[in-house]
Amino acid sequence: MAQDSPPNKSTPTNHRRSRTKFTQDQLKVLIKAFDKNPYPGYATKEKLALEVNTEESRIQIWFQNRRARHQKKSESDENLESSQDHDHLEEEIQSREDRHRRCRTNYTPSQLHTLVEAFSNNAYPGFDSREQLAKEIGIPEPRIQVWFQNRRSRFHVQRKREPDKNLEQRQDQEQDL
DNA sequence: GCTAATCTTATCAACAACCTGTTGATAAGCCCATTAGC
Repeated sequence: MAQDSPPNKSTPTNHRRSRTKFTQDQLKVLIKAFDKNPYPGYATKEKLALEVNTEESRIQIWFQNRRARHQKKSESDENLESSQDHDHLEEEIQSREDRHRRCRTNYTPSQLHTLVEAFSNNAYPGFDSREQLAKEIGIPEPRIQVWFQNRRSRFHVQRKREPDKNLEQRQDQEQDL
């Protein structure tokens, strides 16, 4: 059965990915892009990744973290800058055009079998395990990470629903008697 | 202490079949998510 709790800190295979250290030059590029559009689409993130010589997944995480830290500030700024509505409108249009998502990954039955088996052994694989799986089935590691996130989430939802289902079954049985 | 990495939860959206369920991708997180490396 899948491990249904966050990873054990003492488990050696559950290492995190090593921290990315962005240089000042890289940060300059990223901050400029963020100020222009805090919700870049996949194409823009890919372009930025090339420009600052890192992986697209690192760009995605950087934007997520930056939004989390700057959401509050930008909301209050927006109230002060109501005179700049026109500029905001143009940016909004541009950002809407740039919201194309990454293409869906289509897993083959064999790839899914490997993933499901891995999930049943450990629902919280560390970076090394994810990399190993990625190599094994030929899918990028960030996609593996998302697959596990979705699988855990749906696993938790299913588990929450199960008691209700059991209760319904019991009620049905009682009615039959 | 700052911030990259990771987590859960909710939602969007593509896809297979024809309206809806499944599932990959993305966003938010409010006593402003938590964890952990530097």
